[in-house]
Amino acid sequence: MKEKMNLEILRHSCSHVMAQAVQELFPGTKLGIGPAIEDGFYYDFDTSAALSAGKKEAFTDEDLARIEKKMAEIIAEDEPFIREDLEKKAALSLFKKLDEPYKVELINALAGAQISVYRTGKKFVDLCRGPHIQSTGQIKAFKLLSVAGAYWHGIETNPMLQRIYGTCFESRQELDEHLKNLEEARLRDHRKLGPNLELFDIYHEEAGAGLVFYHPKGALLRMLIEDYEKKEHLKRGYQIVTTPHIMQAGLWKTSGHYDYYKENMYTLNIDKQEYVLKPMNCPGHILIYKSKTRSYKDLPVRLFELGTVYRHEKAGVLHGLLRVRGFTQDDAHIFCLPEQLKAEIKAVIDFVFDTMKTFGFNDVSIELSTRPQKSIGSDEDWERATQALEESLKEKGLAYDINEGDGAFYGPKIDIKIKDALKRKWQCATIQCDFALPKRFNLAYIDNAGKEQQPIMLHRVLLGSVERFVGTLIEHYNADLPLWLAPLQALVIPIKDTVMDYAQKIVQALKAEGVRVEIDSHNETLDKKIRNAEMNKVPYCLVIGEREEKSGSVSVRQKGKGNIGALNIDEFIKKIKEEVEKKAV
RNA sequence: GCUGGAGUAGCUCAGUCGGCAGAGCACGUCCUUGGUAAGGACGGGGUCACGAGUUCAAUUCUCGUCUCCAGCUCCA
Repeated sequence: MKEKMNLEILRHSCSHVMAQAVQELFPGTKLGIGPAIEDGFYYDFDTSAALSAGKKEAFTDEDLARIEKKMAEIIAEDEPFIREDLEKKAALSLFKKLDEPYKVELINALAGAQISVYRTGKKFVDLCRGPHIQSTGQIKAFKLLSVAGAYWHGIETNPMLQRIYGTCFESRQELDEHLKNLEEARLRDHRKLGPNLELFDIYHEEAGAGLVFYHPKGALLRMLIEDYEKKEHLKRGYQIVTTPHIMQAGLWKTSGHYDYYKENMYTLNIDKQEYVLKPMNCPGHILIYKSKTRSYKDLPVRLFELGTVYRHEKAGVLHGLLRVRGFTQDDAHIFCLPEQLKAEIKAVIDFVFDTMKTFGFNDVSIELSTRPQKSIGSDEDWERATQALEESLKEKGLAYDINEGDGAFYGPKIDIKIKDALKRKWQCATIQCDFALPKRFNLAYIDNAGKEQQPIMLHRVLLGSVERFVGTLIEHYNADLPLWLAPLQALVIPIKDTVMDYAQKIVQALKAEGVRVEIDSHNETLDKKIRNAEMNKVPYCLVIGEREEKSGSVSVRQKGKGNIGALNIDEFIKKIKEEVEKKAV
């Protein structure tokens, strides 16, 4: 904990040094804010007034190099950080004199009568609550990483400032390690690996941005994920349904989505009727629930659909498979009695954990998001819903963070994020508790007194979007998928043409046992074929030559491990089946 | 949507200070028939993202559009 604090102080101090360097190099640049963040720090600058210094608009890579150099000079000077406490009025006049409008705005918003500022060097002074390191010489290892626009206070209508990101560590070695990690993450990028390994593609120009095409191998991977999910859902008392891709606009007006998300919906007008390409599966499931009178004895009703939805996300937010415009949710809606609510929530939580574990994710983080500004439903319902979620988490003994005001417009939610091999967080499961839609759609069941009552609705996904989950899997495993998910499990490599018949027999024997196998019959050397297989991340190569044909065996090569010796075909089938059975655990 | 950067062969990238467009990999044909990470030769492949403008001439300069990248904002 103390170390984390120290690192934060170090990084924040480093951001001051960067700001000092920027103002020395580009006089007239106005300061925004410069906090430490998870992996480093940033500082926001308004360069519009620095034109006189020859600074046109945004910082360039060359500028970053210059700034780094200037920072190194400031660090070499070992200038002390000096704290000064001022009356609010004095602070205001100081920053007015320095012509720092953003700082003046910040001071005006501060509550206390005392304001602290920090000085470094002869001229640089910054509004700051501190604390800081003692002097700039304590910064041992830093690097500026990138520059990007950022709205002042993060509000879209505010002016856009130039944000410089950097990072800083206590030692050169740690910094190098971090930079290496960034490079590793770059190499595993699913946007690169996916098309390279022929899993999927996004034909931005021809078909449209954010629309995914699964190639045969990717479609197979997706099918394996979906098949697993269908089986598990049936096991756990869900019923599988399918609903249409377009439905009339009225349904979304009733649900409230039309009012909140109209600009993100794909609509079409046919026969003077407005249709919406479904952005959610809930209304469809609600119609199925409403299709007959439900008794309290029928509840809970759990409807599951691998539902493909379309949302017109803003152009700038699209990102590989992680943020797309058409995607498939592993979506279910649970209609239950009030007294069933917590048990259902807890069962979903268990389901999420089991699923994550199966796919090889053991590290999760949980957030509880509460009522947002824009929302529907009564205070009382929000209270009950939030309480049910929170109590479920507590009763399961799970740690969670509260995300104030981040819930859906119709109810609070639990988000479960997974951490991958590089410790990065990925959004997957969410569980939302909803009293509002049952009311709007007049959902009902008959209680044991013969009276109509309103069920409670849970919205939940486990993986979230299949697309995003495929992206997550690729990056988590660096595309070295566990055998049960590998689209191609084994590649048969005949050494020369004369053993082709035997090789084909091996392929047929494996196919008959459900092994996903191909043969590499290219006219290439063994070395070349093995190299290709390794690069395509094929788990097993079966090398077939005269020796194998004579003894009725296959020479097995495991990816990353090399030649593991000869097995007869039954032994290999047994081995591969056992490994598939284990899944990721 | 906003700020900045970018778009040349299926992929990775050179190149043209405005004058017939290049390499490696991949692909095809042939030679080679091999023992665990690149055998050899030859060959096909491009409206230089798209649309306007300037020019004798535009892949190159200007403007617009589309898309991607880094962020911001957003994510039912």
